[in-house]
Amino acid sequence: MNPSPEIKKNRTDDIPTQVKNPELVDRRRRQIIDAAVKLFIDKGFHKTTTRQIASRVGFSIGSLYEYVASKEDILYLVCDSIHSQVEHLVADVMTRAVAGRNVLSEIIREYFLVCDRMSDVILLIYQETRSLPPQWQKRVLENELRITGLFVEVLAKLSASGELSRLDDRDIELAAHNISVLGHMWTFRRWFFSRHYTIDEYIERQTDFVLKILG
Amino acid sequence: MNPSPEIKKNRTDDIPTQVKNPELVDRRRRQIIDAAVKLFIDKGFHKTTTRQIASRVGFSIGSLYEYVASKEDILYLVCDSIHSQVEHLVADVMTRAVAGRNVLSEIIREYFLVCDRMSDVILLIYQETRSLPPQWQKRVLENELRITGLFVEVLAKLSASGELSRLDDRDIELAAHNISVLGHMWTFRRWFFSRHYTIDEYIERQTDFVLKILG
DNA sequence: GTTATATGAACGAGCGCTCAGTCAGAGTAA
DNA sequence: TTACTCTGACTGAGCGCTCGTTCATATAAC
Repeated sequence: MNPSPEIKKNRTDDIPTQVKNPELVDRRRRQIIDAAVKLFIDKGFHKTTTRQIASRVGFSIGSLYEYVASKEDILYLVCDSIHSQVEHLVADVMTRAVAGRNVLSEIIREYFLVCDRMSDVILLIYQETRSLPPQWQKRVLENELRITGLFVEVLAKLSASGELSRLDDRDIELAAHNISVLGHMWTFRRWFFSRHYTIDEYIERQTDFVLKILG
Repeated sequence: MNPSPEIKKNRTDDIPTQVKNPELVDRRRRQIIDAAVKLFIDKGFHKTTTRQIASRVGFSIGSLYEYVASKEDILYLVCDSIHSQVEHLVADVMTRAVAGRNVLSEIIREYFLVCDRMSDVILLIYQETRSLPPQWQKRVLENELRITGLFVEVLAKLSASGELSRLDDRDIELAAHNISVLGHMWTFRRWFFSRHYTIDEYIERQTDFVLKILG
């Protein structure tokens, strides 16, 4: 009868709106995401107001709500956008690296550099994912998992072809998670690391560690 | 002349209060911390209200503010309390372990078990530290660093005594951070790991990895 | 009576979100 | 070209409400 006790909010996908031009909608949403990312990094999700987002984009709150269903929805769009950026960058790294020799250390290096460039937004995801409603939270976590999956694939391939020592699937999976997270570690301990290590030294030493395990 | 442009809030240490009995104050603060931890884990800092904290403790908001200067202050007390718990547990682990053989894997095992037991609050720190005013934020991060420092000490000792391969200081420091964070990784990817690994399998495989690096 | 502790109504700033209204410009007909 | 209509993107005052914080008052202890 009553389908669920907790249907409350729409996602952006089905906002009831008067706006008709779909290209405009896309452009506006990108603007909103870009503005929101900056503000969320600066002040956090909860201390950022919808009015601030709107005024940073350059229009009114009324208009903001033509393109977006709720404040939480903006956070979801932001997280999603970040993950798809990271995923593309990582996928890029990998297609470029399989050509070269010393594939693994090349991938690690490039991935850590991505983490370095994206450290603000990676931090954002760690800190604000929990502010999402549970269903969307899950989607965000799955995105994270998909990125780790890219590492799993590469490691499996290298291990199968003998370029790495043979490892069982579970060790490969775990190693993939470790690489992912050691990249993140640079971002959330940046306040410490960046005062004691250059990113290059960090990469070099961590790569040596990983190669001792997998090489 | 004016000491700082940004003095805004008192810390609990100097709350202007009529309360005189210091033991009562301590007891009440512990109650507040305990109640707050549970609520923050459940709903997050921002969605928890001061009234909820007070009523969970079992007294009124008015009383809450007799023992605590602000809501942010409660968060600081919570973070501090968590870190000192973890630090004590880790220090314990270490004094117990130096007796046994295979010291390092023993320490890792016990530390990871601590992370497993404390995963809720470890997560809390990752997510809510940024909600603190910058000065207190810094203190919390330093606490984190102190715990990592415990690992540095142990590794340095083992390396010097030849029980581990010789490593330079910076490799030791980095390895200490890695161990810390791989413990945390279990907590913030728990939603995934706990469905695919038991904590024991996780410990075993990660320990093997670490020993390949340091053994 | 005096001092220590507890109460909770009241305050008011600030928030997410709505909706009646505005207006530039595209469309249309003469 | 002119006059009129219609559309849809945009506006922002304001609603309803929540929440952190305060303080006049009540109660308890001695």
